[in-house]
Amino acid sequence: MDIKPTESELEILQVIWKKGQCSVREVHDELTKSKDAGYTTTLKLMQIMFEKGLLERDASSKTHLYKALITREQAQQGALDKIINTVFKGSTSDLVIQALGQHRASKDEIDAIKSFLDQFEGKD
Amino acid sequence: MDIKPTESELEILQVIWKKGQCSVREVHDELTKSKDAGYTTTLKLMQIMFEKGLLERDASSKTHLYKALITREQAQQGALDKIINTVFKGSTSDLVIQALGQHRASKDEIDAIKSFLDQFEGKD
DNA sequence: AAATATGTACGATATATTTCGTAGATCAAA
DNA sequence: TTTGATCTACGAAATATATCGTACATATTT
Repeated sequence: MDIKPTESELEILQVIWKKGQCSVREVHDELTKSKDAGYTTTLKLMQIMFEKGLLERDASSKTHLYKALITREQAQQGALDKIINTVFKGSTSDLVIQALGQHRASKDEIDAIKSFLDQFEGKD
Repeated sequence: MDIKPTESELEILQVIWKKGQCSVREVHDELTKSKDAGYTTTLKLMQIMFEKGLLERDASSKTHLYKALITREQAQQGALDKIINTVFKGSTSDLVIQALGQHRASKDEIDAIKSFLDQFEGKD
């Protein structure tokens, strides 16, 4: 199963992940805060996502309600796998270091990552 | 300047980053180890990349030689920025943790990341 | 009930990306 | 110098993705 949402599909998924369950109108209103697009464009995209199995929908009332069938974690992993292979020569630690290098992490973030790493250390 | 190589363009860039300077033939031979495509497809893509300013070329001899005008680090940062915003809610540490969680890192990798983190620790 | 607002369905078009065929130039070998 | 290999240029088609208009159904308001 190789799911790879497109750019627009990810924008829509973001809204649905945040809100849980959405009508097209809700998603569209959210999207148009930052972008602009016609209502039927959003509708059509969501219909296609439904056909692809990226979304499920409850069509029992006039206004259909959509839920995500892919979790944010799955999408995250897919996105990571892709860029690790295309730009990071397959090296996860290169990715981690590049990510941390750019971003000025707070002490809390650093500590979170360190203690996360400690879990592994014991495994050897 | 917002450079965003496409999927195919990244495959080509990978080869050029590795080899430094390449003819179309070299890139194509490398690509067809894993993929299959016609020679003119690779040629056309590289011509387009040249027009876009992703590659430069030396056309002084019959066989043109191409170099990358975007570094691997720039592409890495672009790819990271994109997925951090589209799937990681803007959180770099979420990305790092997800990346490390999936990938069974070696002790060396873990140590490399830890000492990298130590650099920051002193900054507070 | 008529008018208005809001919704879905869906074909058509627009745009971006990828793939390929053909033509013609240049070079090397027979 | 003819043949064959290798190259670039470039238009055209195939695919993938995104956008929109129109038709029609269903609510809601007047």
